[in-house]
Amino acid sequence: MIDSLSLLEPLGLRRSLRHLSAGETLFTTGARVAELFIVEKGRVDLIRHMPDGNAIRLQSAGDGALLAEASLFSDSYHCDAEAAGETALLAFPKPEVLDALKARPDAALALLGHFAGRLQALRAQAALFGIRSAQERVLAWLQLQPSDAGIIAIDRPWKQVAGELGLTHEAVYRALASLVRERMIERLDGAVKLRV
Amino acid sequence: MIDSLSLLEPLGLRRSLRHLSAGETLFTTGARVAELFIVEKGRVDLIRHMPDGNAIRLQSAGDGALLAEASLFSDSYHCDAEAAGETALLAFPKPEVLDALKARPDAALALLGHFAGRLQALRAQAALFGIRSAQERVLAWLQLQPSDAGIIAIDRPWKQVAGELGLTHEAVYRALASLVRERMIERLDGAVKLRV
DNA sequence: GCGCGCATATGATTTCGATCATATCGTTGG
DNA sequence: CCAACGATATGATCGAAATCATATGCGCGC
Repeated sequence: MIDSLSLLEPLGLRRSLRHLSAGETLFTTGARVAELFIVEKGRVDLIRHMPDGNAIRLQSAGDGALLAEASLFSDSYHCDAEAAGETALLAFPKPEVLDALKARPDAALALLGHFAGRLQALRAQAALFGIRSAQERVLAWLQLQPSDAGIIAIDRPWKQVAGELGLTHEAVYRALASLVRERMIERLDGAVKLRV
Repeated sequence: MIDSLSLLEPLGLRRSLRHLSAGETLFTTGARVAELFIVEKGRVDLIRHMPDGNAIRLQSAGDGALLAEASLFSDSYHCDAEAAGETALLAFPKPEVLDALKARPDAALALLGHFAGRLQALRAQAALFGIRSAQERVLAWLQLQPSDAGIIAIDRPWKQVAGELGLTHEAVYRALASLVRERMIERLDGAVKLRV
């Protein structure tokens, strides 16, 4: 869990609770940014609607995630936010957050570190998506996962992993099967062992 | 140009110059992080070498870009940095940067804003990569570009754009041709006009 | 001027992942 | 217990992008 809350909590700011049901909108493009949101429980999707009618999902913010970090430095939103299900949010008044960060350099540094980590993770993900072959993509992903002596625990269904990888679940199963055939990996119960 | 320099300059830090030729290495995985680098002129690629011998490019830092932001908060590097050509770098001592940011909350905030912008851009790029169809991907990319009354100036070869889009240049040319056929765009000299 | 490299552009063929279909297994709930 | 559902798994087919091939135009150096 990405615990952004621990970064803002020490600031001792006023906070309000917000609750959204599936499909409800938190803000829309162009709206003034008055608050900074953290997803406490649930999921909020950030959607950008393109002029041609299509839409792309910029961020899918789950438990503990900071919503639209860039909004802290922008007057208005550049995308829409929509709850993907029952969602509880924490809202902090933006001006107070900025003032507090100015007054507390340690907190600003901590947040900076958090942003840096997110950047690193996103860069890794982008690099992964640049790999064309399903097999190599899955292998690269496995190699990036935290491993214990070559053993990588897989705690969620492959179907979900497939989504993160930008592949269909069929493609992932096939890639795994090929990797086993080629002796690149071994499959254990709820885990994968790398042989590279 | 991503001018990260203007964020560190006001701190009045000691700086040193570094020069690399094509293929030269700035740092390698595991090395201690002693300095923070900004690319003054040229390009540095951040490469992560996978255990199986493959390599993925995490970041391609061009003029004015901050190199491996996350290194500011890490003791050692998690990737290799290699110059893609003749490259001039500015190096700032990491501890001094951190101290200065602690002492100057405005500078920390400014850097935070920069990181937030980078996050936003990366999110947009990642979302783009999620679009399968070459045609829609190119269209979405065009719609994200800064435009002046629907006119988008293209200042670099399509070949390079293709790389950013994760497509081959042939696919991009074909997508552009289709979009013109379907009257979604018009092609001007060194520019594209959106008709959506 | 001429040759060379590069961007642009498009045709032909191949490859590989998406899609559709199907089957098994394990869990969960009535 | 058994029906229902979801995860796992694999086969068949299709389509779209990669790859390979080729051609033109443009700028640049000799």
